[in-house]
Order: sequence, then C-alpha cells, then structure tokens
Amino acid sequence: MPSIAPQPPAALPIGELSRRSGVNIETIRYYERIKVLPAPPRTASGRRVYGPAETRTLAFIRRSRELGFTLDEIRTLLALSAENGQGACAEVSELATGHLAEVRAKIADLRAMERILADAVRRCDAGEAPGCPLIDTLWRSTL
Amino acid sequence: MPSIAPQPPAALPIGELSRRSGVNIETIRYYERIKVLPAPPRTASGRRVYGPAETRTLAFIRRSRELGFTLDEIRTLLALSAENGQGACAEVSELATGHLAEVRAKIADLRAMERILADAVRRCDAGEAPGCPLIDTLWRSTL
DNA sequence: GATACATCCTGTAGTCACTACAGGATCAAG
DNA sequence: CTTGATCCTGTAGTGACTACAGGATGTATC
Repeated sequence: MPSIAPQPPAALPIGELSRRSGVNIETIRYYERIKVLPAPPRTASGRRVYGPAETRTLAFIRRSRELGFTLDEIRTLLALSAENGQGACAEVSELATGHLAEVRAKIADLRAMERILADAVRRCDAGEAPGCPLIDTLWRSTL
Repeated sequence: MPSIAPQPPAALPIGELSRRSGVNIETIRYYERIKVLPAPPRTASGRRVYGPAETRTLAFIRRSRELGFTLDEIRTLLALSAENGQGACAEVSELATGHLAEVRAKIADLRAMERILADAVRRCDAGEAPGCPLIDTLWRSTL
C-alpha cells in the first residue's frame, strides 16, 4: 500500500503554494530569481510545479525571515544545512549569535524610542500649557 | 553690545552643517529634494548657505528620525508645528500614539525572535547531538 | 468549438530612506 | 597657477519586497 504523506503535497502550482505557505506569489518568484529558492521543474507550457523539496525550502526561508535573518544569511544557512557536519553547526551558531546581538541592539533602540514617545504623548494628553510637549521635545537641542 | 548666539551659527556651507549635525551631506540634499527640509538660500555660484532656521529644522528632523518617525510623518509634524494651535497638539499626539503602537508591536516581534534565537543558540553551543538544533528548528513545520 | 475567466508567464518599475558614484564647477591656499 | 578641498546635478544602487503591463495558458460552461 502507498504511504500517505502527512504534510508535503505531491505537486503544486505557484498559486496553491502561495496560499498554503502564506508567501506572496511575486515573492516566491523573487526568491527564485535571487537564488534563495531552487528553481522548480516546469510543465511543458512553462509553468512552475512545486514538489515537497521546494515546498519545505520555502517554509525554511519563511521561518528564517520570521526570525529576522536577511536573505543573504538565509542563503548561507541553507548551504550550511546542506553540509550538515559538526563544523556547520558552529558556523550556524556564530551567524545566529551575531544576528541575536543585532536583534538585542534593535530592541534597546526601540525601547529608548518607546520611553520618550510614551512620556511625550502622556504630557500632550495631560494638556500641558503652553505649546505641544512632543513638538517642543523635537525642537529642543538635546533629546 | 551684540548678543552672543548660544548655539545657532550665522551661516554654514553644507559640509559644515553636515559635520555639526551628524547628518550626511547627501542626506541633507535628499531631504531638500523630497521637501522635508526647506531649500536654503544660495551664493552667487549656487552653493547652499544654511542659516539658523534650516539648521534647527534639520535638528528637528534628525531627532524625529531617532524616534522612528517616517519622513512622511515628519513632514506632517513640521506642518503641525508651524500651526501651533491647541488642535495641532491633539493631532500630534494622535500621530505619535499610532507610531508608539507600531514601536511596541515591533518590540514584541523582536522579543519573540530573541527568545527563540537565544534558546536555539544555547542548544547549539551545548552540543546537542545529532544535527544542529538551530537548523532543525528552521526545518521544523511549526516555529 | 467558442467564450469567459482564472491562473500563469516575463520583465520592468515602484517603495523607503538613504548612499554612492560620475562628471563637472568653484573656492581657498601656497 | 596649480593643487586639493569642497561643492553642484543627476543617476543608480541597496534590501526585501510589491505592483503592474502585456501576453500566454488552463479549465469550465454553453
């Protein structure tokens, strides 16, 4: 008896893949053009046919993007993933550690913004006279 | 006796303004082109001469950018700042409140990324066998 | 078989906030 | 008068998409 594939469907056109993955059709073609997603086989008339491999790779890319990796980093991650030696994991970890530092730096930046914005908005809504506290903050020489 | 201006210098060429404000020359010209910074007067030979007004406006833009406002929002902020009525402050507050919500949403996103990345990196460095925990996380169907 | 409509294709251009050049003019100092 | 710094305009590149034009297929209905 034939084994029932749990998730990866045999063959999909790009529209169906887009619907299932939540990735825009144009974005899928874009990924192929810049070579982060492998080019799938085509029908006689030239339409893309996605199999389980490309489908899984697209999911990998989507999840990597959700973690904030750039497409360039994702290319590297995919290459390292293909290698799969013990050295690859160290490289992956290094890449991710660098990225994690960036994420933390961005969080710190945003928190500083949040603090100042929240304070200014609060003072605006409190109706501090005269003028607008937020506008005044922006005009003041030091933030 | 003449009053000594504390901060705003009488007239600066673009390079000097760039150095003092920390804003790239090309960026200053870009701001002028897209009309967030007013066009300054020119010398006979066509060079920009910045006075206190443009200098202060550039500082306003820089601080607004540091708080994450888009250039489009900054155009609005500058217009509202010129108005300076009591209704303007309410509009400013509304704009800032919306922006604050975006900042908070982005912080939440980044924190979720941070959590997952930190955990994966930790497991990578702990030398979990077999394979790479981070790569495995990216291949897994659900994040 | 004809028609209608959905889906697909390629290629180009737009977005945001810059940044980087090319190719030329002007300025200040020695 | 020449050198080197600074300035000018205009165009094109970045990242990660998104949108559209203009055309070719695919599928369902009459």
